[in-house]
Amino acid sequence: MDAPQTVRALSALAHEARLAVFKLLVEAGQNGLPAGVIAETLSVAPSALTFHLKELTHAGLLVQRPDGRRIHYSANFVSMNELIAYLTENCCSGVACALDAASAAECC
Amino acid sequence: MDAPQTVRALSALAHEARLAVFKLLVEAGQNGLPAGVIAETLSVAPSALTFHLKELTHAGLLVQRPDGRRIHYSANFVSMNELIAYLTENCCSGVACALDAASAAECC
DNA sequence: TATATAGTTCATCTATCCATGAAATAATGA
DNA sequence: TCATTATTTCATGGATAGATGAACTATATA
Repeated sequence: MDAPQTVRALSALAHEARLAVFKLLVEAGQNGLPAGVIAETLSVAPSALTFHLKELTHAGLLVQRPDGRRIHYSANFVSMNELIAYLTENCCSGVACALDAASAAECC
Repeated sequence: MDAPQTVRALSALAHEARLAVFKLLVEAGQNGLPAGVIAETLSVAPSALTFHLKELTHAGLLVQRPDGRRIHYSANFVSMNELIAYLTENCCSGVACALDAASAAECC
């Protein structure tokens, strides 16, 4: 992942509602959730949600899949990992690699 | 790190110039660099750089240290690791844990 | 003290973000 | 076909981001 793409992904996540959307969809797993469920769960107006979903999708962090008259959104784990990898590389030149490795190991 | 603080950090990094500043300061290590060197290296106007440095500092990603009439800025590795940890936790509920662990291990 | 240097602050202006609500589109079910 | 549901699109307006250049503060040096 290059710097401009990283900035796009960071910008997409740099909003309370969008970060919550992404987190929810990560928890939801590969199947994702229809827009309506996301809107209701997070108490976001449908129109506003569409705006935020588009931001995340354009940044490559979400993928959408039509299902009848619903649209399922799900997290793109590959993109998220590329983002984390970019940040990790930019961070590990310094002193705190041990911390980072520990948190990653604990998590997985 | 909680969600609002994560959003602050993401917002601070979600700008081409600021991401470049942070990357440069990570490479510079604990000592950091004076503002003037950062401005010259990245070709950013002094006034604009002050604006961006303030954004990063307020988000807790940089610390400043006066040195004569210069001000040294350096990366706050702890904050960056907390950010990465938050994203990693939000990402590892899914499928891609192996990838992430691998990149962290390779990096450190 | 006078001057140069390093950074910051301030005012201004433009562009973009984001929320809101009404209208449009598309798919389902009676 | 008609009505309902799910989602998007569009127009509007307020708030904020960010670039720019001039002025200011503080430190170092002649």
